[in-house]
Amino acid sequence: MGEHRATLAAVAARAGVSPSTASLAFSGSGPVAQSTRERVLTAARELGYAGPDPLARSLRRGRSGIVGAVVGERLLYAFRDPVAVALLDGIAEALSPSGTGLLLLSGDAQHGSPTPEQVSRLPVDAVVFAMCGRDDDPLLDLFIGRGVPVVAIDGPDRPEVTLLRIDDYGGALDLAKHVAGLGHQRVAVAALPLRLDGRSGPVDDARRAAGGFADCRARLTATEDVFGRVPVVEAPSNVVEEGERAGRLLLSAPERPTAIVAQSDLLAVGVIRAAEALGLRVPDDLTVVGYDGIDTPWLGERVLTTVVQPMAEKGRITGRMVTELLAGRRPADANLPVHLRVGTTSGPPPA
Amino acid sequence: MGEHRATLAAVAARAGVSPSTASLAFSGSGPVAQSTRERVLTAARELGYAGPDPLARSLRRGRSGIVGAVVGERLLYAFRDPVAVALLDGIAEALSPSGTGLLLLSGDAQHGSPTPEQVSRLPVDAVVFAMCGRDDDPLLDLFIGRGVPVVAIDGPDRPEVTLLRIDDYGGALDLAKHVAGLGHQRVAVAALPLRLDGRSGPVDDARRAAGGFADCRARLTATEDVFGRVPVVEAPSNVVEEGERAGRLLLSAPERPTAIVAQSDLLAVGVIRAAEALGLRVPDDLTVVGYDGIDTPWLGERVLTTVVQPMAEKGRITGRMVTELLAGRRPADANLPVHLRVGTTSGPPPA
DNA sequence: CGATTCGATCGAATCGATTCGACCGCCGAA
DNA sequence: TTCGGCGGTCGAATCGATTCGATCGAATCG
Repeated sequence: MGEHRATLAAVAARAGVSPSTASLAFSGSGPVAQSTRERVLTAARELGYAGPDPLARSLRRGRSGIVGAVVGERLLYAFRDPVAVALLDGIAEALSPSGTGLLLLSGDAQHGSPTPEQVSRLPVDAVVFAMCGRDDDPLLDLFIGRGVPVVAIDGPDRPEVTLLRIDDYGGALDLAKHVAGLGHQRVAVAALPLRLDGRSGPVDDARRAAGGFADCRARLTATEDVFGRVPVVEAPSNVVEEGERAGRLLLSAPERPTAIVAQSDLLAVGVIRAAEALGLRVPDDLTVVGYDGIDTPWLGERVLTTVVQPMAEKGRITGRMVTELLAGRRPADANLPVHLRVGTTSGPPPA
Repeated sequence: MGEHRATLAAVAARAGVSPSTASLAFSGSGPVAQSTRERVLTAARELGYAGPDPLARSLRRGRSGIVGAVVGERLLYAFRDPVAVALLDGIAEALSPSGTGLLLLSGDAQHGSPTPEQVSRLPVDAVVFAMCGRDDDPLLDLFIGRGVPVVAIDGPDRPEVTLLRIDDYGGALDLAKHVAGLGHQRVAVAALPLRLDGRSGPVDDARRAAGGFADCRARLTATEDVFGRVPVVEAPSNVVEEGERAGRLLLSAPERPTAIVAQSDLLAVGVIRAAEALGLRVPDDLTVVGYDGIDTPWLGERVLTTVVQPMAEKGRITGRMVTELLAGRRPADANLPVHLRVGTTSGPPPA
């Protein structure tokens, strides 16, 4: 371990050629005589040289071959979210052919976590903001300041970033109209986190006014454009358990809602659980709708009424956008359509 | 975009100091007069310089600040596996304080994927083989050849790698004894993939002899040390659906087993589904046991009989091992204990 | 047979920062 | 008064490869 690793120069010396020739022999770019190449390769083997140092290579080429993906506060939460997983998978898939790696960056967080400055010092060729769409994310400023190309998914809207959106408002509007069309009037919302500060529970005016994730806000606006002001309970993270807690809270209100609009499928599953724990049947006693269109194995035969968004494609398109940016081109922003899927968890309100 | 980004040298020139002083002003190591530092920082702001180039910094320091995590064939599969997710989360958590990033490397795969050579050219300071424990993984050779420190979880056993294991054999043995103690004699196994080649179905002698993942083999050996040779059906990946397929296959055998030992909890859930689809009740008509000890929300009130392994801790210990290796020390291999958890999915065989 | 290419190889500059050793005042201690 | 030490700054070497332009011999062509 102590001994220094062989360098290209050492290999070249041993093979009796210049470093430049040795480099060509390895990279394959440029003409090298068959015999020379073999001599170099032999020398390399003898010295235990495994190829050019990635660090030096990166510096010279100006690329590290790594793309960063900013995923919320903690990996665990990101991985529990099927939407995020599908996204990351799509990105990785699109990036794979070029040998580009995906680096997970956990965003702004609390104790023990790296500071945004530390994070922005990692050698990435581009960054994807996968799921933390606050316009004022400090990481965003740092990367933009560094001149690192940024793609944002449903995320911070800035002139410098390439944006990929889904039609959050439109989807939520279709959904709300569907629920309204069934005859519901007392509706409540189980909301995604407005920001990652761990807060949960009823959303008051101050909280509403305080900004937050774009997707969450767009969906809420659409719902209230149909039903007017409705009670909203915010979940601190997008997991089933928090949906259940939010559901319990909403269902214990004096005027129980006849329909609950959950802002994600995971929350919807939680709400359904909460309802069943209270002895309510879905959809007979309570209509529950979600958002995203993920697989919901928890629901058995039932099919969740929800808005389906093209998750995997979102990831792939993101990957392609990154590829474009790395090639020095600036792709246009994109806006993907969503569609309403009417399942078996929505029905008319009880008589 | 086209214009070159400012360099530290440019900043230094503008501030009227030498590059070395400017460097010290940024890194904070070494004494710099307050006034000088401010002059440098001002010059930097004026030139839009956001701090030292990570690539150059990496080369000089000999570190990229990135640790690679090799996760099976495709990200999607890794993320669907709660064990893997808990692991990665633990690793990230342990690595976080030092600002080290986690780079996902999808292992040896098929079309479109990067070649192992490409992958091994990424600038990583260390690599964790999180879940693909084949001794002959080509990536492993490449990284070892490069002198990159490697930590393997339940993985390839090589003198160069630091190993973190759980007591796979012991746990599986306890489990098998439990099942045997209940009186079962006709037992079958739903196995994890022996290798990532997409094969599935009954495991024949050739396949048994062909090596494969260490954890899978150890668990199988323990089971057969108790019950003798048993029928084995291999799942091509560790997901519920494949467990269900394997379950259907095992349960359609002429001599139906009274107990099925699944090599993971996800597979066990699938087997239970298959059983219920056939009208069998668990555990009255069929005993099903798993491995891992993950949360199984799919099972409702039931508790899976399984072997619980300390997943999150595994991740954290891995992270600490990596930290040690980066500090130039060589930590000792570790072997974590597991324990049997008797739930409600195992019982005596039907009369 | 001389001019022109083309293939193979080499030299040297470059990527952008870090860091070791040297240097220079200046202050306090002997 | 002089020397040791320290805060502050600078020069220059270094990290390890890539790449552009130049060179040189041999083969091709007119």
